[in-house]
Amino acid sequence: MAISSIPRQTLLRLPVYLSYLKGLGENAPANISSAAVAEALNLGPVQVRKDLAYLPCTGRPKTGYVTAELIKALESFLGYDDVTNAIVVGAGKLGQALMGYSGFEHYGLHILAAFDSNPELSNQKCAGKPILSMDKLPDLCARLGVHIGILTVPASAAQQACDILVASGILAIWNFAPVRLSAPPGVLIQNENMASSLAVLSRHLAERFQ
Amino acid sequence: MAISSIPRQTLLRLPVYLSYLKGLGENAPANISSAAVAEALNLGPVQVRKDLAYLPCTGRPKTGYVTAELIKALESFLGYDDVTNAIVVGAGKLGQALMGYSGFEHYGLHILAAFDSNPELSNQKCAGKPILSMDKLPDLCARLGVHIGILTVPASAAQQACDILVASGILAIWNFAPVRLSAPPGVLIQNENMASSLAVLSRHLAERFQ
DNA sequence: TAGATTGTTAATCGATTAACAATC
DNA sequence: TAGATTGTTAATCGATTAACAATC
Repeated sequence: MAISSIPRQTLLRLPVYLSYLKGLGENAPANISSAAVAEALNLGPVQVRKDLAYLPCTGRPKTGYVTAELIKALESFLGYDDVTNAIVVGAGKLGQALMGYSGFEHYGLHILAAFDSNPELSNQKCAGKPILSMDKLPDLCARLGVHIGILTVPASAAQQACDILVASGILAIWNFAPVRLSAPPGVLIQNENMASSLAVLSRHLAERFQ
Repeated sequence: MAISSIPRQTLLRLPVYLSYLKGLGENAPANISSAAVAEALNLGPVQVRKDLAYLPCTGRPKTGYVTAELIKALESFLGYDDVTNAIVVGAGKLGQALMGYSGFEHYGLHILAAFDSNPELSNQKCAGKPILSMDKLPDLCARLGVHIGILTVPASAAQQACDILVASGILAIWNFAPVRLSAPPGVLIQNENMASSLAVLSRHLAERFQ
């Protein structure tokens, strides 16, 4: 398969560019240079240009990029245009927080429902979305063609939940549980590793105080 | 300043090793080889050895590392031993989810309180911890020597909140708001960029379906 | 035209991996 | 001893940065 491969680091930065540009709001200039974006985000201008070169949106010498075009191109590339359905597995505090986070809608991610093995939670609602029992998961995913699963169960339940997701046709799992999951090759596991972030913070303090 | 510098990538992996080793629980063998750890975490054995070489804990040919020693060394290096106080700024859903997440205590992070500018929230409690009004922030941080701030306010309020944190002596900010913050050199900003993670997921699906 | 800014090629840097001697 | 596994040096890989020609 000859897939247009974009470097991982670039992919991680594209949403940052988009968020910055959108954040300019009313004050946004019609044109913006790589230097201006770089300055604001504390990056190198060449890096910005190289990243943006992956988009079907080219800058012009002397004027830079057309801001509106750039935003469109980023949104389209990142798939914010068309809505992707997702489900949450584990309706604890974190799961509920993510369900209630309206920001995802701007990213084209629509959370349909949550699933939880705790019978006290199921058939309740959260942020206007149903919390269902786990045995309803496979059918719902199949019927609605859901391919993204957000995993917010405790570490001990994560692998089992992952297996259920995979068996239900999920192709990408956003894993908030602090465990390494194993899944077949075609399934992407994106770990949101809070402990790793925390390590960076903690180390910084340790170094400050020797 | 001649600070023992550990590569960022290594630092990010150390908590992953720790979490894996602790996850072995009862079944943990007395000794464990870099190859075994690598296999489980889908890494290279040399990478594991190089990472572990930053710890004051050396392996032995033929037997590997003493599991218990390794866990101790990781915990100590990552500062899980001694408790660090932190505060949450922004007591919305995400802020409350983080306050209620008991996992942080295992990482040596103790959340003392949250602060919110919404008067309806302040003087309430969440997860047994007080939610206070923003004007109480500087004093509390100074009195209790708090150096870590967890920022979970909306994007539009983030820079202002960041400024208050910096002025109150905070040295490391864990930023969940989707904005690039500016802070003086000595202050570390660790961005938890959900949009970037989402981009990876979304791209994976886009490639699967052409 | 002169100057600013792009896009690209080459050089540098940092991190990963391969090779291998040391050693238990 | 022979074999497994470490720790380290050298080679490779990928990403960032520097240099610069193209161009509006």
